[in-house]
This record gives sequence, C-alpha cells and structure tokens, in this order.
Amino acid sequence: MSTDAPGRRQVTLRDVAQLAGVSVATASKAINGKAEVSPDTRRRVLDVAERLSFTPNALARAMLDGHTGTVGLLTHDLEGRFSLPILMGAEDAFGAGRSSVLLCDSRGDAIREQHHLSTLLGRRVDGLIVVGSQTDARPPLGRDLPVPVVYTYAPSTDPGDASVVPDNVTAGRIAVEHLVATGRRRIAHVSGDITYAAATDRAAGADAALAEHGLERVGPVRYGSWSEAWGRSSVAALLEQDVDAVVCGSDQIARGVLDALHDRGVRVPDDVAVIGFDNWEPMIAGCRPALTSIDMNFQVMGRRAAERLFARLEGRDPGGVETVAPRVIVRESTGG
Amino acid sequence: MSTDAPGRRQVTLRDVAQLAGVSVATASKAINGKAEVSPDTRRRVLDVAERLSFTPNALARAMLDGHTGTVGLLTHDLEGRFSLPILMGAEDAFGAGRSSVLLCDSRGDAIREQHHLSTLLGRRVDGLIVVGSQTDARPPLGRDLPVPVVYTYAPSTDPGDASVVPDNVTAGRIAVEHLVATGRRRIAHVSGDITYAAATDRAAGADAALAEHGLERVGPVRYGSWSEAWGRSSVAALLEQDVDAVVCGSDQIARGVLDALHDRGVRVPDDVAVIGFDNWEPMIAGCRPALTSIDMNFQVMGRRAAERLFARLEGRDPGGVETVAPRVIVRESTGG
DNA sequence: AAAGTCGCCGAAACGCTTTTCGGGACGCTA
DNA sequence: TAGCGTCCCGAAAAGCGTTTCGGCGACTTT
Repeated sequence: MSTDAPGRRQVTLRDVAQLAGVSVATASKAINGKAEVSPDTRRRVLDVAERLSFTPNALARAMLDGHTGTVGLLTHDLEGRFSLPILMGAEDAFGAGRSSVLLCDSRGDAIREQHHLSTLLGRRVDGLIVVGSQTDARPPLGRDLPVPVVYTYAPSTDPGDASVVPDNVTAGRIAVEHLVATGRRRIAHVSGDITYAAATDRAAGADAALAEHGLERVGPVRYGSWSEAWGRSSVAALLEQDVDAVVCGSDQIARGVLDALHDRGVRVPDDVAVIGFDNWEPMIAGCRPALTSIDMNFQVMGRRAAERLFARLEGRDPGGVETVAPRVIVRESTGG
Repeated sequence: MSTDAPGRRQVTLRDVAQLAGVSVATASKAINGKAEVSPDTRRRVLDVAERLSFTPNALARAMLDGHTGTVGLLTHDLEGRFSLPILMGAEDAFGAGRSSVLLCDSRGDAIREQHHLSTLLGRRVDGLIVVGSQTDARPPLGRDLPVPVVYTYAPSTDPGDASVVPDNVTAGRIAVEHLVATGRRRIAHVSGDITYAAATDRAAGADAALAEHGLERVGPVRYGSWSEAWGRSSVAALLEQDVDAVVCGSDQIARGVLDALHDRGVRVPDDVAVIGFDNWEPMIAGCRPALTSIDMNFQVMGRRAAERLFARLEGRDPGGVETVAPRVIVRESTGG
C-alpha cells in the first residue's frame, strides 16, 4: 500500500542483523559502539548497515530513553522581522546540541497556540521555547506543563519562569552614551508607538543616561508610529529647537529622519547626528549616510534561550528573567 | 533522575485505563471514538483522561501506522527574506493538514545539509521540502530517498522531481504589460546581479512583452547589484535617453531609482513610472511615491509545495516543475 | 435452545536498547 | 588427558505506549 515509488519500506535493524547473520541485539551493539562485540562481527555489521543505508529509527529510540531530542518553538508571528533572528539563533544552538526544532506559528491567536501546544506535547518534545511578538509580558503557556519552557522576546508574567528578553533600557542608554561620547549635547528623541514597551523602555534608558551626564532631552519624546513616514514628518518640529543629535526609536524612523534632513539641506553627521535601533540590515543598507544603530542582538537571544532550555532540562536553571545586552554599531551618521 | 521539577512522568494510556477500571484496549477505543464501547464506559474513560490531562504519545502511534505526521523543511538560508514567506505558507498548509514542521537551516553548506537530511530521515519524517536560495536549479538531495521531496524556490536539476518555483519570466512580462497598459512606451530596465537567473528571467519576460507590443527596450538591461545604491547610481545613465518608465529588478533597486529621480526633480509617476519586484513591504512602505511592485507570491509557493508533498505522499503527484504566477500590486509610482 | 449482538479483554505488533543467560573456547590443574 | 573454572561473544527476551485483531462471556432475539 504505502510502499509506493519513493517508499520501499525503511530498513530496520532487523534487516541489517539478518543480512549480517547476527541477532538484532548484536547488531545494535555493533552500531552503537558497545563493547561486547568482536571487532570482526562489528565490521561485518557496519558494512551491511552502510550498504543498506540503514538509519536508526529515532522514534523507537525515543520511546525507550524517554526523550526525543526535539524541542518545540512556538512563535507568535513569523512575519515580524524580530522572530527570524531569534529563530536562527535557537536553531543554531539546538543543531549543535543534536536537537531538532519543531516550528509552530500561532499568528497571535491564543486558540491556535493551545492547539499547537498540545500537538507538541503529543510529539513529546523535550522542551519549549515561546517567542512573543512584543516585549510586553505575556501569560505563561499553562500550569504544570510536563516539559520546561523558556520565554523569549516577551517574558512570562510569572517571574519564576525562565525568560530571555532584549534590554531596551540599556539600549536607550548606550545610544545616548555614544552620542555624548562623540560630542553631542542637544539630543532629541523620536520614537514609535507609545503602547510598545520597547518605545518607552528605550526612552527611559536614554533619559537616564542624559541625566547622568547632566543633560536634558531637547523637547519631548515624540511618540508616533514605527514608520519612515513618521520619521520624516517629525523633523519639522525637531528643527524648531537647536538640536545636534536625534535618537530614533527604530531604523525605519531614523531613515525617515535622514531623508527629511537631507531634503532640508541639514548635513548628517556634521550638523546633526542620527542613531537608530535594531540594526536592520536591509533598512540600513539604503541610508545615506550609513546609519549608526543599536543592535539588540536577537540572534544571541535565541541562542541564550536555547542554552537555558538545555540547562532547565538538566535542572541547572533556576528560572527568572535574563536580559541580553545590546551593542552599538557605529557608522557614518554619528561619525566624526 | 529525569523526573525533576516540570517532569513527573508523562501520563500513559495505561494510567488512564487503570484508573477507569478498563483495559488499555478499551481505553484506546473510547478515546479514539471507536464504536465497540458502551457510552457509559466511554464517558468514564474520557473523564479520567481529562482529569489526568492525558496526551496520547504520537511517537508510539507513529511506530504503528508507519507515518509520523511530521515533515522536514530544509532551507538554505533563513536569513534571506524569501525563505520566510515560503516557510509561512508551508507551515500554514501543514498545520491545516495536521502535520508538524521540523525546521533545519543548512546555511548554504552541503555538509550540513546532508547531516540534517539524515537527522530528519532518522526522525522518520513523512516527506521533505527543500527551499533553495537562488532560483537556479540545484542537484537533488540524494538518490533513492525513502520519502518524497518537493523542491521549492530552486528547482531540482532532475526534471522528474517535483519542484515549485517562482515565475520570473511572467513577472517580467506583466511588469511591462502593466506599464504599456498605463500608456508608457519608452521603457528602460535596471536589474540586479546578472548571475542570478531571477534577473535574466525577468529581463527575458520583459523583453518578450515589449516585442509583442512592437516596442523596443530603451537602452540595455543595466545589470548591477540588488541594492538601492545601484538603483541610485544607474539613474544618470538612464536619463541620457528619453524614458517614460523604468522596470527595476527589485524593490530595493526601485527605491534607489525613486530617490535619485526625486533628487533630480523628475516627477514620478508624471514624468517617469517606476515598477519594482518582490512587493517587499518594509521597503515599499518608505517609498515616495508608493511603489508599484510585482509580488512573486512566495507564500502561495510555500503552500503549493506543501500541497504537492501531500499529493506525492498519496501517489497523486507525477512530479515536474510547477510555476507560481506573480501578480502586480498597483500603487502610485505607476499611477495615472 | 441455537444463533446473533454487544462490550470488553488479552495479546501481538511496531523498531529499538538493554539485560540476562547460555554455550563455546581456552587455560589451568591433577 | 580429563575435568573444571573463566571469559566472551552473541542469542533471546523484556519493555517503551499505542492500535488492532481474535476471542469470550453475557445478554437479546427468534
């Protein structure tokens, strides 16, 4: 029936054993490098296994030792550009740890999320990583899950859970530090949607750094949307005051600001420095001049989440929220 | 040992049966809605199952009926922005078909690809989808694989394999059709890296459409790189001739062209129409005026690949290369 | 009372690992 | 050289959590 074109039955250990003239037990030991097999027999078995291109059935194995070597990765929206680097970092770390990733996208829908959750539990994943869509905290997946969970991007509302999140406060801080270090003093701030914790956290960090240097922000934090259009339209108001640097809540906003400054003949970085957040390559690539940006290190976040999941599996992780330090990528827009 | 904090032993069917006072066989039937169980017993079993939050072990199931309900998705680079929509489309289709996706990223490395392949085969995936990184054909994964494979984005060099690819020729064609339909006659073409089949295919389609309308391309196809910078710098040469429309090999190039035209005071779309490819939201969003673009329908591609994989599983797909039709998204840059 | 139904149970099977056990080869002693 | 103990290699069997098949009682129907 199911033995159609590309589907002649998978070769089993029994096939190998039979052809090598030994028992399955012996074949198993030979293949897994156990001791109690004569070198001679081992060779014979390995040869046959090779010849039949035998692949041990990971499922059967999993049923015995109780863990599958798979982890579930539950994302809220693949679409958003932040999930991807996290995903890559995690996939990377898991690949190294010989685990495979089962990917599910709940598209922000709690029902779908629960459905995927039970599918994953049914497949007996060893653990779960949950990738949120905003940095705001989210309720935990469920009570008494049979496997460890690490939340990333968005932390769990339960502080006992393990979470790995970007450090937006520090990001705002180092943006200002960089500007101050390069001689700027009159610093304005244009940001995105005020309902995003990312926006307000960055602003808080930036203000804190300003205060530490005895400076005051020029004008209010101008919240708007995460778009170039907003960046462009904010410039008119910005320039009503004397400004020598603009912190922009995202690279897109920064790009809008750069464009508008360019149109008005304001020179960057000579007259005004501009810095963005996210270090988003495709957006950065087209900026003139090249945009200095704070990289949130999402890929590192994904990797850390994976590492902590492993740690939890071994009972080595106490839980709690961990932040990932951002870093500044210096380019021309704040250059000397 | 492994029975630590979040890991008390998973509930098995036996536990349920025992507590409900029936045999495992009966419990199984009760849960799976088989007929030969009294309504009374069924209720009792279901209650217990609910109470213990029993989740059937999909692995054990898989060992019996021979298929796991998982498929492998082998991508060449997650990073590139084309993999993601394909991934989403596939995940979507599989989710609907009750299959789960095991994700592997080979990062363009053939060794890693083979390694992932054997891992996936070991996990007894029911099938594989391979997502290439360029539209150029690629060698098949291997001879005599035990499961069906569908290649997408990049077709397999073996025409007997099942492949789903974007239709770049048609994409080029409809770009020109649209321009001609909106009254343009003097059409130039700026494209990306000439070593990409995507670039040359689009150009071929565009030229064919021009020819059908008795038109000739204005100037050569100007190949360069897939960047805004190239788009910008190509404009000087473009404007040496009388041009009323520019086909741009990608949205990034188009954006560069728009920028440069803007700087020179050329009005879009009044003086010159501009059209891009890929309909890449974040790039489009910032364009002034909003950019008309050809959407390659990558998400549809992913879905089709998944559908064909299912079809292959049931022996219903003969193989061969299938193309996915692109569509034009009209915005202001070619508007009336 | 014979013949169905109906509801349930026991056992086999899936592919592997691990544990237990038997038997042959070998070496030592008398 | 016969008898005994040791060592090892390899075979057989149990077990993982399901589903399914063949039975087997008990109750209904003629």
